[in-house]
Amino acid sequence: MPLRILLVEDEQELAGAVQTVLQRQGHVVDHCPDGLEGWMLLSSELARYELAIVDWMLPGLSGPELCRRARTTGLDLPLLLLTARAETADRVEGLDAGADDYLSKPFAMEELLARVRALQRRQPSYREPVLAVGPYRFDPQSGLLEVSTAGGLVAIPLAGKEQQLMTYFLENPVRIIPGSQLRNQLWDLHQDPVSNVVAAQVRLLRRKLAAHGLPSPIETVPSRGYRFLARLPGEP
Amino acid sequence: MPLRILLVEDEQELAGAVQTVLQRQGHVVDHCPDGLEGWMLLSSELARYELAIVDWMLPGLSGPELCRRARTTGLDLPLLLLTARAETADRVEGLDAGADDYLSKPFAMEELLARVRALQRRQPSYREPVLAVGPYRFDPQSGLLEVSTAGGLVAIPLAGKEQQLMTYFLENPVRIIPGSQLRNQLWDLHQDPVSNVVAAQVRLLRRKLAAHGLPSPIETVPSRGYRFLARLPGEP
DNA sequence: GTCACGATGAAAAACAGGTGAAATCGCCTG
DNA sequence: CAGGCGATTTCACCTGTTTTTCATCGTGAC
Repeated sequence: MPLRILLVEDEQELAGAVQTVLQRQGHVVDHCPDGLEGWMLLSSELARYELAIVDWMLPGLSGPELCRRARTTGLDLPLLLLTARAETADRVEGLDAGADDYLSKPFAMEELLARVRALQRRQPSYREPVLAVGPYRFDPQSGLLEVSTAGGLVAIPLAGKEQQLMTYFLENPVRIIPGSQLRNQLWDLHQDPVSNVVAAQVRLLRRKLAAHGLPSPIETVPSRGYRFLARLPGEP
Repeated sequence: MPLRILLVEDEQELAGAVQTVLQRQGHVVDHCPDGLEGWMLLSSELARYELAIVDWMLPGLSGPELCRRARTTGLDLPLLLLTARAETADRVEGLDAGADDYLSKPFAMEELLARVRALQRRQPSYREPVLAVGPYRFDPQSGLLEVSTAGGLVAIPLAGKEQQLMTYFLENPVRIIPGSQLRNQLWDLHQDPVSNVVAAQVRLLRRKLAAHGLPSPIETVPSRGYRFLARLPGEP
């Protein structure tokens, strides 16, 4: 449910408010005040953004222009344009440029959230309600991870970040996932580069499973990353 | 009895008056001055609106067009169109578009209220007179919550918001309800995002039950929301 | 053996939600 | 129209949980 969001908006105050509100919803938000910079972030695929919220008027590169570039490059993510009320007449241009929705300023934060949810739902890639790999089953609705063991079904409630992490693993099982990739996708940039958030969070997840008598399905591949393997209890 | 209402009207003055009058009746009203935005709000399902009052002539998207979209999307809620006297001739178009009723401006507020009441009554989803889950029984008519305990029947009068809250819980028992959802459904947008109205109101409800010697059926699921469970007095 | 990277446990920080008191609101009455 | 009253919201503070940081340790590669 939480999204990886890019916010391109040059009004500091508004941007801060928006970022805060979105983060409070559990989303991971990067903010940048410049159109060109925003475009760089989007196209670099440093993180796989799932939504971009872009102001109409921006230094560097205008919002509609940013949309157009995204579309011609084949980037497939919902785009939400922010326009000042006065620019309402131009909205057609924005939609032409490839925006999926627009919102005219000023707006109530709740309204922004409503749009975000609507776009999220509208996308064809609307996320499957339940993720399952081997004996592991995570239901984002209840936040419960269910593991079927020899002894029966164990249900473990996961906290926010634990859920995001587990979701990522379940979506990419077997594959070796570099720690840096986890950090880019699950945390915002502006991270202290020497932070070991990822390791710490992985540990919390492992420990929580262990506390329920389960072996860890997450293995560390030294210097390459992590790997999720649905191991049965009692294997090497 | 109170409704969740969306008002789409671009004349500031009229909109304000209507909003005030409706709120005075206990309804929860969101206002938005633009047709397209109104449509977004409706379709985003931020809140489950139970009535939309829509002006005929609007920037962004006309009233009838908004109705048509609502109908083709399968949204099932009463729609009340406001038309200037001159447009009266077109009323057929409005009804064709799926409006349930229309009202020509200028109108007396009393008349608006009458229409609202009428639409409310006419809807097939006209609310059940009594809500009951387990030992809890709420009668919206009298505003009394009746709880059957070992010691007999306890009747507790609930205040306005308490009633709405209890109704929502009784309509959605067991399920985990995010606090944000309660706020969107029971309060209007334009809320201070950091307000803790919901927590406060939940507390009042819990406390009122406690004052009558009842255990709280409302449990908090940390960081996910609230859950109504019809627990019997004397359980974990 | 040394280096780099990740693991680890404890502590700190950030955060969500609970709480009582006080302020505010809307309505009713005198 | 003032005062009172109950309902509702706000405020400041408190609590328990989640997340991050910090310092340190272990391990494999070279």
